[in-house]
Amino acid sequence: MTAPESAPSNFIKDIITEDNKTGKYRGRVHTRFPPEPNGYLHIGHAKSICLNFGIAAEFKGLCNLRMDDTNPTKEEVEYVESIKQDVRWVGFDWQERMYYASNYFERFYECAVDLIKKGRAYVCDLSPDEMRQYRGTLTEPGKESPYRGRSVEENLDLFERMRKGEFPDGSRTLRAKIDMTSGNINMRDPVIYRILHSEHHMTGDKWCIYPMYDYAHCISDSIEGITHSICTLEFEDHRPLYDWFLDELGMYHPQQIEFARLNLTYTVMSKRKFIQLVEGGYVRGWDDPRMPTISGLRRRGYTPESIRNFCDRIGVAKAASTVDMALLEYCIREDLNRRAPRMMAVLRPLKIIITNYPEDKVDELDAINNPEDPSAGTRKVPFSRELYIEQEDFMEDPPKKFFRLAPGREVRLRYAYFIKCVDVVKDGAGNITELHCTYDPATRGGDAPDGRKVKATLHWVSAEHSLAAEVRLYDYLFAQPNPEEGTGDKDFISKLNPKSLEVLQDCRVEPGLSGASPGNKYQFERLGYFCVDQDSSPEKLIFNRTVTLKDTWVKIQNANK
RNA sequence: UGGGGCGUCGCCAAGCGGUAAGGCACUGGUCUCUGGCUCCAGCAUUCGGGGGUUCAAAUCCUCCCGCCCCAGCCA
Repeated sequence: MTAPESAPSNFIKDIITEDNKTGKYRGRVHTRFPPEPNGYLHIGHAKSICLNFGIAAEFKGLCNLRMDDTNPTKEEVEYVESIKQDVRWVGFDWQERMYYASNYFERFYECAVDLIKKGRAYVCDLSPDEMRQYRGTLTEPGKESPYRGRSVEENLDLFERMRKGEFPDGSRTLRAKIDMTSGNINMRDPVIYRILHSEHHMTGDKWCIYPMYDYAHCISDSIEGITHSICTLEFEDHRPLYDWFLDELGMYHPQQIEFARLNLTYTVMSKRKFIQLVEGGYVRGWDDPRMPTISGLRRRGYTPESIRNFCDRIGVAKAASTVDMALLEYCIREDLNRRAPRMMAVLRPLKIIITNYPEDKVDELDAINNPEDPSAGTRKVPFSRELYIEQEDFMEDPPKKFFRLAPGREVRLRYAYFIKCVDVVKDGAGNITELHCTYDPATRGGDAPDGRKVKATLHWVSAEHSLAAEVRLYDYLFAQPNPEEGTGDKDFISKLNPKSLEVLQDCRVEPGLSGASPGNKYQFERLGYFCVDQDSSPEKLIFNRTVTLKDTWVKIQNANK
């Protein structure tokens, strides 16, 4: 388990502290993270993972990983594996406590028989449509099913035959006998078991009846000795049912506690919407670096540390909230600033000829790998007569606050020399094709002996020595802060950011990046944090931009618009 | 119109009757061989609104307003 870098307190921890004080669970703290293996985990799950595993660690308790696999029609082994990988990657260890709700199927069945014997459950023959009608509405009470009065013997017989596969899908259900007039619709004789002749990823064709979430979840928690069953707000209405089952069954009773799920600006956070994005071809897959999935964030260059830190910072409460994406970005910048080695890369190259520099001379200059970390050391960077700088670092007719290169102006090339632009070369169409500059040999290393100052330092690469690379620039997936607001089912698609991905093919990076392998993270000086994509190869380097550096210059430009 | 929740700074979020923490964002400034980082300063006389209780209320009572969730044999 990762060292519990103690997160701030919250109402859930307060409850646990209080329970420990009163001895409610004899000081025991046991949580669980219970995903349904029907999709990939996202940053919202990370919040839950950090909460559950974090609490267990902090209170010296345990946290189980449990697959909530009670619906064979939606769940697949592929997801089980990705979930395990993601939880591990985020930084937590369930040790030997990997569980499956499907492991408890026999136990669930026995409990159901018990409920029937206690007159608390019955087999109902209502069709799905009829059941909906009998259920009533939010404002009108429901009506009791005509099958509600069946004898215990008949229910026992019918339920056993349901298990044996004597009835077709949807023909019958096992229901809890509670209260059809309850204001809480979950209490209006909820279905406990449904018939599903479907192959289960764990139990194969052993079963053709499967338990419902409300029924299976509380019993699973009880079996595992969970003390605090933490879930999201929408299950608040289900808590009475959770309690009802356990009380009727006379089983050990964990406490369900609900908290608000995470929402983030400029993205969506539901499995259903992810599927639409993937299947609609709007993103390249579940692990597209623009996706808020754990796998997407990982590929984007986010670190587990940054995500855990983010989860600690957002807090845990009951108010529906949408966290500013800027906070997530802050967390990854903070982490990478500390750890990422610096490199120079030119995304949109503009050629520069140093006219007073010898044609075949190559100089090796010392560059600092990470100013935040002296132990990262230094490296050599080749300098020659022909270089590339960033197109946006030169302006022929610079506005007031533009400090970078311009005709006649002197700037510093990082770790190299002061250069002065003496000529602008253009093609027939008037496009700038290259710049002629002169350098001052006395400024080698980047400082002028005469104390002369420049207002800007530019990053650069040697034309001859630099490596070609593809760089993928990512921006927010959506153009609006809240793409989920509004009604229409497909509305959010229209809010996609057309500029969420820009692929640059002709980038040049310094030679030190030749051995970079997938997952490696760097700061490209003055540009942002980048990581090597899994598609990258020694022949073709591919980088993903994780996040830009904060940029005061773009702010100034935007302010002047 | 039923049931369950929630409303404290642009976004999160502490606070639990004693006179509004913190973070992000933002704005200035400092520093700087990254217009990055660091550092400093500013940023709610006010807690959805109205009444009430109290020497004292974001915290207690009351009424009102607003927002979220629930009518799957999904989780």
